[in-house]
Amino acid sequence: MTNPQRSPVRLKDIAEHTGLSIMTVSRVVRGRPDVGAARRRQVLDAIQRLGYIPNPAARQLVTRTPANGREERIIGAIFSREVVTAHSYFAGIIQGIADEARHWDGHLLFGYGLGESTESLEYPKMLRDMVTRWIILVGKVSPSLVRQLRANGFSLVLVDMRPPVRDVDAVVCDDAMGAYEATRHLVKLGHTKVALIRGSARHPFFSALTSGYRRALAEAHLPQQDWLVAEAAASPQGGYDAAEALLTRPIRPTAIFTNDDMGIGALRAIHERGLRVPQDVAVVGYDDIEYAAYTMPPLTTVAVPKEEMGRLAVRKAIAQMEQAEDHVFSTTVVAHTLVIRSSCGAGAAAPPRPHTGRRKS
Amino acid sequence: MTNPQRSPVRLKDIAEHTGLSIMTVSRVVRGRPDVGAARRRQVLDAIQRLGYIPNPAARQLVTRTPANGREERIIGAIFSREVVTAHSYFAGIIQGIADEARHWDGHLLFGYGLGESTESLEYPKMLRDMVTRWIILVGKVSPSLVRQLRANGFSLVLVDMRPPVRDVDAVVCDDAMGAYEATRHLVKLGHTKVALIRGSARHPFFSALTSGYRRALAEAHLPQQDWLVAEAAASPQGGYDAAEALLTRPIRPTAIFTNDDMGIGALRAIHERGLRVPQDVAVVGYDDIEYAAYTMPPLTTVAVPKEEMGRLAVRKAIAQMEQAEDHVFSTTVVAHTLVIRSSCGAGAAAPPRPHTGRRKS
DNA sequence: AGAATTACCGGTAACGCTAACAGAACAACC
DNA sequence: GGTTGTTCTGTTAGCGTTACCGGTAATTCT
Repeated sequence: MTNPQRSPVRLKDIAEHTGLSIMTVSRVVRGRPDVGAARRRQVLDAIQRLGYIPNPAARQLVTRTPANGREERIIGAIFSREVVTAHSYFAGIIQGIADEARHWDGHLLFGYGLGESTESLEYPKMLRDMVTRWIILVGKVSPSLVRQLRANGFSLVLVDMRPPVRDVDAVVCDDAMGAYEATRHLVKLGHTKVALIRGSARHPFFSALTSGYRRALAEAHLPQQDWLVAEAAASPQGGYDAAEALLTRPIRPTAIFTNDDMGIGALRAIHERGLRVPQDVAVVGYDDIEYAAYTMPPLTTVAVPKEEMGRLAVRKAIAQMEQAEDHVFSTTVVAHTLVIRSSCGAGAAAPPRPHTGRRKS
Repeated sequence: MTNPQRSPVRLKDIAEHTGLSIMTVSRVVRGRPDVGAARRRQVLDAIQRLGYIPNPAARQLVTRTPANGREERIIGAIFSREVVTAHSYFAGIIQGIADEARHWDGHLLFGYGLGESTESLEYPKMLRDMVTRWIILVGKVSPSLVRQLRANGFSLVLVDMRPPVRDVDAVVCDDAMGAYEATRHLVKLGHTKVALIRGSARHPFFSALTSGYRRALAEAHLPQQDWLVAEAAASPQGGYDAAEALLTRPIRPTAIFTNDDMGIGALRAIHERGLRVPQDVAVVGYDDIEYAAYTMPPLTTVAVPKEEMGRLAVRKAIAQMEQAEDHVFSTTVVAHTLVIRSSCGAGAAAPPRPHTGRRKS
């Protein structure tokens, strides 16, 4: 095997190879106009043949901006550990981020693994290796990390976390509010035994869902019964299991609020017990994942515009990059929407349509 | 707002601040043992107070290994444009990669955007900015790119692409074979009018599916009729649309082969026309996404262990990294599995179970 | 024609850091 | 006390690239 050493071909090599100076070559590489057409071709040829790739480290070292300033602009997106494990959540945001970045001429670097390690010289380890100043942080991280990153000159966009300092951008969604509205919807339809199926309460997302659910129940003066809250793995299988458990109890809930992932499993469990949705058990999900419109029956759910959140985050990062000095920081709360389909018993079964999402700023 | 300039505090600054030399400080930062305890504390204090973060560019420039060699190990994962748009595909692989990387003490960088741009100075744009030598390339890319990257010292793991050179690792799945088996399954059940619903044929994945489908038909001496192949957007909505079109024709297909994403839409379209699955129309999917076991009826599908592919890729990258010199390159073909549930009309409706996947090497 | 531009190209000095060596300081041996 | 070690600390010389300035040569202007 050839010794896999990083690019042995340098500017100097192709300079010698063409008999030109390093500077000329450098200019060609950077696409500067002030090089004669003949030599430009010559240099380009040599680059092609020798397979030259610029050394980013050297470049960055001298131009202190990560990469070229105009052409090579990079935004880093870092996901906290929790987020990575939450399937649909992750997928939606990443999709939005990738999508928005596609229509942009810079680069996107997905980093991963901002965990709970809070060693003083340890935790920005990941970030030290980033080649950019602009970072989109997805998920909940410690406020002190945010502060430290700011102190070190990183420009931040927080997704799904309220900003602990003023000079960062943020995109958040009020999940507790969404859960509240979903639950209230069920209550208004006359349900008094509304169950909640959720993943681990330690996950901030599910704890938000729980508090919204609780608030709706409290407001309607309904008793908060522990057996109505089932916790399981945040997956269809988990939803299936939790629903099974719920439905074999002496008193059955007449409605279930959960997220779409788990709801899909719950739907199947209900179906298998010979019960009908929504007549016997109403179901309302949360997320409005793509498949929610195609379940049987189509799932009523709370649409959270995750894609839009990702998109917004990228736009904010770009804005920070372009406007530099006079950028005005802001926090955008995207709006959830209760998408009423048939699984809740209200409204008619509409033909399937793609999930939507609106935002307010 | 404070001018967000990247860390202006250098080794030199804290050297001056402590009255020590740059080298001593550098040694402390790198955790070298050969520094007196007193000065070490002194330096650590100053680092803490001034908030010093090492400049990775400068570091990399001199130690030519990307980052620290031992501690800061990074694997880059780059997804081609096509892959990013193929929803479930992307999700599965990314999940596997992230998952495997979690149990590893290095870092993972997700890059994105290796497109069709083949400008001589353009296409390794993304890679130039990578901070690592170890790259997992997901999706089909040009063989010359692979060669060029090798020439520049990158260590590669290809996912979903046969290696054009010998000194790279690869993890592939024979999609055409999977499609062949799925189609053959339907043919063996007696279907003679088997339709294919697919996304754009220009996508290598769907073209593989098509060729497998064709081969199964040819082998059974069934006519290849153009109207049996419907193309639409690679989403539930697209599957719904395509199925609609197929079912309104004078002669209806009695079976449909497609991927899970589109199949979920097709299921709904069939249901809405008052037809039953599998009695009137049998459906077989491809992918075995998580939701496939929870459709009504549960979807028969070809399980492709995407997670496992991602996991394997990471393991190979790590192997390359650890074994360095004497690493033996290999190509692993993961096995698909025909998961028979109820939508095809064979076998009974089993209780839902998580998707599985085995591999062979 | 001479001056003033405009193209083009090359030299030099960093950028912030570390490898390698060379010193200082300090102990311990004969 | 000199000599050998041993531990610590400083000096020098780059890493590959670009900013900055200074030059030619070719063009244009007055």
